[in-house]
Amino acid sequence: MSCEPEIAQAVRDRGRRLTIQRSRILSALRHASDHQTAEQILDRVRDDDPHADISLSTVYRTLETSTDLHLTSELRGASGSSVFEWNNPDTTHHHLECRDCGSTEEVDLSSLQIAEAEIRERAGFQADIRHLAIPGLCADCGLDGG
Amino acid sequence: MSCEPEIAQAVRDRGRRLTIQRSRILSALRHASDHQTAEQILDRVRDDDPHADISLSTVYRTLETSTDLHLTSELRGASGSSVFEWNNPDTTHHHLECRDCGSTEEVDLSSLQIAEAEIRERAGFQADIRHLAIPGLCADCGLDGG
DNA sequence: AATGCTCCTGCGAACATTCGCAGGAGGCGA
DNA sequence: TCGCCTCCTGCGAATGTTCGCAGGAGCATT
Repeated sequence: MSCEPEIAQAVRDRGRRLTIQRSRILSALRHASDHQTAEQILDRVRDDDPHADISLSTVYRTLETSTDLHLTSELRGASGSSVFEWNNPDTTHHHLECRDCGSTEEVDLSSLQIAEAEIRERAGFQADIRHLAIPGLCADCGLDGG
Repeated sequence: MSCEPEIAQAVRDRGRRLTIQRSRILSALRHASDHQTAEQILDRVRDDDPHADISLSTVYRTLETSTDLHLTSELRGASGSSVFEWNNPDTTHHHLECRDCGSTEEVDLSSLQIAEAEIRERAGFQADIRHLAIPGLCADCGLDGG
């Protein structure tokens, strides 16, 4: 895939080794249209190249590493398994997760940047509020008096 | 314990049945000074009454139910297991979780209420931002250039 | 107090994720 | 290009959490 050199660069720039597994895993997530579970990512890797046999542990470890490096984000929602997504540096967004119907929608919230500033000022803590899973009730479920 | 009638009332008011298990589990959490894992809560229940044998599944289910009823909160931090705490209606607070050293501290953030309003306005979503686990770097780890 | 409709519990299995270990491969320096 | 140090991977087991089922108990009604 055409963006593999870019991924390779990003991994090496951050002082990590580029392995074929990392390249495939990150490439698969990068080309996914939305967030994916670890299992889904592994399926995509296998679709891309049926010979590639990568273990699920490696998928998890790669995603942990790349989340530390800010290449990807992990969202541990209320709904069972974690999902991962590629970080597009230009667009930060937050995930609204309906506790009734389980649907999620995305919003870009400027007020959370105020919160980041407030946190830094009050606690000296560098908050990383780029992707946050926010629980609540979506418009539909809120009407039903959930 | 003296607050058991209050817990009983709270559970029944919300249309749920009061069982001895729920009473003990919620009472144990209520009297804990800070947040507890499911296992810790079970230990407390057993300390209170060695005859009480409650299964861990029931602890999880009770906490899920009581979180739905807003009696308790669940925090799924980055660090392995979930922790639970009793909701004191007067004090909302948020948890800052250091991704380096794993420490957590609590802050009360007024700016998150602005975020709640922004979310309702923009997406019609009733966000429930009373207890949020916010990742980042604490003051100590931030200095080290983490 | 007895009845019955549900919801709730305990058990064990299933699931998602992390960990420990031994072997393999990336990439720096020569 | 070769060697070496270290990091990374695969495997399987351990951990934390949820699920399905069959039996038990709360509580509304009589």
